[in-house]
Amino acid sequence: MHAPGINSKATRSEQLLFLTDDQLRQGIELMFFAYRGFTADPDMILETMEYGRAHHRAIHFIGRKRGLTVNELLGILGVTKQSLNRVLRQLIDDGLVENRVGLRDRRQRNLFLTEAGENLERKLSDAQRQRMRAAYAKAGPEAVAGFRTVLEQMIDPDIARIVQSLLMDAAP
Amino acid sequence: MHAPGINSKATRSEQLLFLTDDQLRQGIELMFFAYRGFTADPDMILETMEYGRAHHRAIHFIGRKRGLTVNELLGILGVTKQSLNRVLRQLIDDGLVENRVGLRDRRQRNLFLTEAGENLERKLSDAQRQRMRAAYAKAGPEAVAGFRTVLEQMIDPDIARIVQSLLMDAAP
DNA sequence: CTTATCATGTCAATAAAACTGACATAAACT
DNA sequence: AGTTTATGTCAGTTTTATTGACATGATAAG
Repeated sequence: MHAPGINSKATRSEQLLFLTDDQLRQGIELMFFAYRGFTADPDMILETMEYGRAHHRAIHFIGRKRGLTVNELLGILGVTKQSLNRVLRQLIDDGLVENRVGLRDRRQRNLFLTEAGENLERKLSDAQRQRMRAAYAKAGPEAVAGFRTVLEQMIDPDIARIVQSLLMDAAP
Repeated sequence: MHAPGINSKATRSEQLLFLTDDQLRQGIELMFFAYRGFTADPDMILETMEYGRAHHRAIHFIGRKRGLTVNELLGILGVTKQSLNRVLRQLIDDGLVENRVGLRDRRQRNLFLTEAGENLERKLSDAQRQRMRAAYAKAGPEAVAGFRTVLEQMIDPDIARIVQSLLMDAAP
């Protein structure tokens, strides 16, 4: 048993920074339950179709950067190409995603959302945005800034580099 | 409250609160990638065993509240009892979790971590805590407070009630 | 006391989603 | 010409979760 505060050995700076094990555990549980809430609304929409979370993610990032190549999407999603291919095949066959031969490099396939694809993307992200919007509004701007700062620190550096290089140009 | 003050058309409350669609999208992607980082370390440990994320979650919450009943754990994890049962059976057979007949109600089974279970719990949560600790330390206390505020708002209210009623006894 | 309900556990069949490994094609690079 | 790259696909398997049915023991309600 370890009551916080009694054992004052190495905890002073930790306590100042909210780094006690108990605070960290709370953060871990918050991440777990918040992520559940975060995905709940799109999941419900997807359930009514024959799609899953993988479809949502593919649609999201194709919509995020039009003309994304398959390899780039693989890097972002961190799945095998066989898994992604099954998802992409469905989306293409269902007319939500278009697959154009690359211009510079004709081995590559550039992925685009069709109009139907954009509609589904909007439907899914609207649900997610609404929850995010409500959370942001209730928490306030300063909390939002802190939220973002902490999440940025939690991202794996390798992934962060990939994402930055791929998604950091979309400023219309 | 602040004075209404400057009358500019673009300075909506949404922008002040970081509620533009673009800001929200950034928040959504941050959640996605941060959650990946958040689970990466325990996932790697679990991979070496024959366990998955479900085992981690069960171990975590059994360690979180000793004597948790199966039904309570089902409510927290949001899975079917058959799924949980397979996980629990493994953990019990492997000597990580103990299953005691309830005292007040002998239909219930109260779940406890054995010493081996506590060791694995510590190993897994240490990995997760280290990443959380590093993120907290780099972000600073104010950011951490904001992080928590936003996440709390993102949790489904139904889940929040369940969790509060079950887990709100171990906090100072 | 008898019946209904509850908490748990299990069996069977199935489905979803991922994986590995192998192989093919076309294009680009050297 | 030979090699590597980007993509796609086939086959087989594993993991994980699902539904449905059913059993046991315990509590609650009549």
